[in-house]
Amino acid sequence: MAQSDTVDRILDAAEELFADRGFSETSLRMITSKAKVNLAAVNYHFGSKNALIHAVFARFLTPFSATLESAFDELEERCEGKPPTLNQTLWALTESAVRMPQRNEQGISIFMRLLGLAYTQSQGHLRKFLEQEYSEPFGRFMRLLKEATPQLSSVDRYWRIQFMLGATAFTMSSSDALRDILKNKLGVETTVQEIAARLVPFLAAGMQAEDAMLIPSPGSKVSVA
Amino acid sequence: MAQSDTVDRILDAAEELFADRGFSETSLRMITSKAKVNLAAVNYHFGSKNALIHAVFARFLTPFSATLESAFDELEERCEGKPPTLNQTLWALTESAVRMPQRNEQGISIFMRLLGLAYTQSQGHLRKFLEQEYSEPFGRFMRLLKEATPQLSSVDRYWRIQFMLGATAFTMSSSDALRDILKNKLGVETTVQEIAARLVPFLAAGMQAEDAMLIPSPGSKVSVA
DNA sequence: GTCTGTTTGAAACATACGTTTGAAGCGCAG
DNA sequence: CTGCGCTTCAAACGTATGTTTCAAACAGAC
Repeated sequence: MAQSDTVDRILDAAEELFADRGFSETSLRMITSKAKVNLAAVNYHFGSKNALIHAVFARFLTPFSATLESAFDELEERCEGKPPTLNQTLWALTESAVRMPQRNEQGISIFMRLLGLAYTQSQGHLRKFLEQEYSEPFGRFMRLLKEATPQLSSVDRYWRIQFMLGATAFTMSSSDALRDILKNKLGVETTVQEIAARLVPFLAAGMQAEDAMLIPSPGSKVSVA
Repeated sequence: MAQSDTVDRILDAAEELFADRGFSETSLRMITSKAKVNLAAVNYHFGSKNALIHAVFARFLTPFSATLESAFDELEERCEGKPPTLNQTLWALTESAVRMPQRNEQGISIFMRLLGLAYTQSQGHLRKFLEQEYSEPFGRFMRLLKEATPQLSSVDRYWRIQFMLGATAFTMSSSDALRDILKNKLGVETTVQEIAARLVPFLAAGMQAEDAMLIPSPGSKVSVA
């Protein structure tokens, strides 16, 4: 258990610290001291800090994309040729995330926060890595979204997908902080599953909104029921 | 124009670089070389890097919060005691942002991205600064949202506000890149105002969604019409 | 036991960072 | 012209970072 132990301890520590503080704000010395391994172990086993970041993502993203593929397979089979609905597609994604085998109880939380950071922090190498490693499930999700919203123009759909992405990535990337605020303010505890359960209806409703499409001109008083 | 020139050049450069790369990823040397001023000028005029970050926010947030206050005043006066609707409240915010006097044409874009970063990056000092400097307009907006959505529980409303924030900050922060993609893919040009015009209906619909609130349990097959 | 390839360890490396220093430059009142 | 704030400048400071080095420790095969 010599190598695997060190490698896993580094990955565990890095995952948690990255999720807590972001990538640039986490040093290798923090990681190695939390993992109780030698500083040089990171560069020995992974090659560089960036490669470690990639490894952290790959460790949960690879099994997740497999889970997601089979969830989409099952969904499409169940629909027998008809395109899955928007809600079904969104739930397939959410359930795949929630059902993933967890290393610990806050696995999803960390997972989501890392995904949010991947979009939010400007780490060019990370985005490139994710795009070329996981383009397939991502593209498939986009295809399903398109088939589920035939009433939308390409342009509307494009922007609304961005809105969904933003709401999700942003919320998840700060979900711990938000949960804390909520706990202090209203005394309510919240799980990631509950956040997801609130997020999906929000996204679906926004995605299918009647398009008011009123461009406000200066001086006009806009009021939409 | 000796001092003000240097100060403004630093603020301009810092604003743009922060929006592009985040706070930790932007060094004072990048800022000062872009601004064509001496490295020590930052610490001379602002005191520290953190204080510079605060100044960047204060420069646009102070006039914006004034604009917003008067927009809310006008709105509430127009409603004569009845609480403004959700759409009215959202449009008041959007119009205030769009109508702000801009330093350059992508002013709003940068503005939004910085706000997103303020939430996303774990910069404790920044959050503290914003909370104690701009609690008033923020609290007022929250109050209006609450009055416009009396059907929502506090917890639901809290999360949906986060979703709105995320969709907005994320989209606006990368709206330049997104506009480019859209132009190349579909050959369509888009203005920030049009994005806002698409965003507001999306947000309003999500905010007022029927709450399906189904927490998926393992093994269950969830499908919502 | 000895050899071999792999993994760990302590230390140093080069570089980049935010900040500080002290001298030089500048504009302007006296 | 002189003297006095304010501002700029080049240089250095101390610290922290990612990475490299090379010897020591280790495990398994023969």
